[in-house]
Amino acid sequence: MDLEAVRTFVAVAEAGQFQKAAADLSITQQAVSKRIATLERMLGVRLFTRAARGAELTIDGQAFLPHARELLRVAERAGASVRPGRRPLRVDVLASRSAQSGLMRGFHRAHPEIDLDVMMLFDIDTAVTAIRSGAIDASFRAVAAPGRPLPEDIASVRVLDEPLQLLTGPAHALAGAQSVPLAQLVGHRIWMPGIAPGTEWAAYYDDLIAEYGLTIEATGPNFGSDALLDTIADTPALATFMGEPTRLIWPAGHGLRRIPVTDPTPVYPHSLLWHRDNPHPALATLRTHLAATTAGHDAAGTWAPGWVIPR
Amino acid sequence: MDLEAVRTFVAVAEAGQFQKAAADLSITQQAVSKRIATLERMLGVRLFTRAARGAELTIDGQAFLPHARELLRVAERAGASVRPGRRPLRVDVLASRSAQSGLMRGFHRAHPEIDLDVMMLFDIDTAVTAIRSGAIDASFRAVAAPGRPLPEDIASVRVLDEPLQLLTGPAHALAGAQSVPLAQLVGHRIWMPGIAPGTEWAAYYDDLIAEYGLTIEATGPNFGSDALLDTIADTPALATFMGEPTRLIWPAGHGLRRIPVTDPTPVYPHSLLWHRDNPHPALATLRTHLAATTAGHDAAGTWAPGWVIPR
DNA sequence: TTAGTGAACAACTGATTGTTGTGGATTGCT
DNA sequence: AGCAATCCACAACAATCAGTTGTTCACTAA
Repeated sequence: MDLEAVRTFVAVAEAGQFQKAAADLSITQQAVSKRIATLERMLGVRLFTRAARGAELTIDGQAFLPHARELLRVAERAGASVRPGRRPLRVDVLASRSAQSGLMRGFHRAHPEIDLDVMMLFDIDTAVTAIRSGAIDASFRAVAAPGRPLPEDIASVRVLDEPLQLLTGPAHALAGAQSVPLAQLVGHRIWMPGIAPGTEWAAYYDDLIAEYGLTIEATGPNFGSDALLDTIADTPALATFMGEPTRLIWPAGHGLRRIPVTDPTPVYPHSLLWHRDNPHPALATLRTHLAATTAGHDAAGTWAPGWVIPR
Repeated sequence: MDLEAVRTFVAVAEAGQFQKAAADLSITQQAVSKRIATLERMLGVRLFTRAARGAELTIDGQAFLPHARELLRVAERAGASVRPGRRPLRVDVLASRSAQSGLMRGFHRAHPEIDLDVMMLFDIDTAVTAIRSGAIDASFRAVAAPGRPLPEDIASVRVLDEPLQLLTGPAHALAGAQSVPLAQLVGHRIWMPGIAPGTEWAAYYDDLIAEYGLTIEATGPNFGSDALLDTIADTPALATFMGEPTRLIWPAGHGLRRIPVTDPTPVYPHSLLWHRDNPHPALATLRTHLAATTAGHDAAGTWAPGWVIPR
């Protein structure tokens, strides 16, 4: 299917005749006739009834018209997504982390007129490089690793501390607990698939392991949250951490348990990073929105790695 | 923007290298290289970083990928909308009538897996012809005009009686009324723009005029409901009829009043029409859905033209 | 009947797209 | 280091396509 032909189809539908559409598109009437004929041959249906005083949409044409318009709209947005000058705001979020997606959903609800592209880069180094080069506009990350401070031209603000909860199957030893002190998790196997080594996310769990002597298996391929939940549900010896405001599709009948962790509650610190000189107008809107909606949290009784930026 | 190029882009992104993508698409690697180069030139950005062991998406490529996928999805749906064999269910609704759109929205919510194309044909004759030819699958209409019964092969069932309410501006003589007897509307100007003469909708109001002596101006161009509401709000001498379950975007600050009409309440009878031999599987689903959700209404105190099919 | 309007067909031409052939760059093995 | 393997880009050529001009056909209105 040729987009030029689709554009021509819409032009003819709006003009009501081939000649006017041809003038609108600055081509000859014969070219329009050919394009429509080719499109009709490709679709296998007649789109217009040709009359002496113009062309009228057939029923098939009427049904096709909104789809054609949508197609042109999507093509326009696709092109705009990489237009160097005024492209949508590009925000990098942490893969599989729903808290950040929730923040972006909230921003989109509050500002539906702002075009967004949500991306998932590999780690904070990639993100910082992309921010400095202007390839992306902002990134949600936990910053910064020890001995590697953020460059001067990168600004950041801590926007959300996400409390981690323990997720277990019904047969797990801790399944019945109302809450679990962090120290009591020693000796239990905690499985966090899909965390790539070398990322700041992995560093977070490394610190948690070092400080509390937990057993966290942060390796192994990630087959998606469905597979993760399936395995957790069926394996009494396994548990996993999950952010509190997770909005996963909760599979029914699995008997999964979410157990708050206390003394202290480990929280994952999300910060927004951006380039000080980034001129994208929507970036200021995003920062304002986040400042307004993410109220201060109570830091008492929580744990975060010592290397993250303070609040 | 060439859809073949976009398809190629997605193939390369999935394959991770040009050669494999070329094999998948049954073209040569050189052709893939050319298509990607052309697409990159058109977009003005580099989409892949070429390495010795394959091609990797740039950040721009990552941002473009979901748009490209969406574009192909929409193109597929556009083509499917006119595919003679298994196209989406085509349902004709009455223009500017929200009750029917509401029914279809409910159906779509209940069966999101069913592809729908909602259309607006001119009048019931057009609809019946389209149903008999198989061009559409169903139509919401008020049937049938006197002396012109439905053909034998068209089935119909009355699905909804939509009570009409009076809509006035704040300065209208009836603006303060809690309800208005139909007879009391005699002498007031009622404006219904956009009703094409010759349609069964026009026949409905013709009957209402004839029976109760109302003054209904059913002619004039329709500039959309926004313009209609603006005019109604600003013109004390004008009112209009509007279906009760209307879900218009209600303009704030207009002071519009909705006044129930009584003794009797005019109701617009919506029926579903379809061809007895139509094999579309979704048609049966729609009929079942409508039968289940549109409960019987109380006919007492209501008025409908004598020529509509009984309930 | 006769303009006048609007779309389709035919012939031609330049541009595009695919192919084959080949070269350059990187990686991994010996 | 040397060499083969892998992978992408460039060049030249062939086939196809899309657009143009010129013309015909169908219908409508005067």
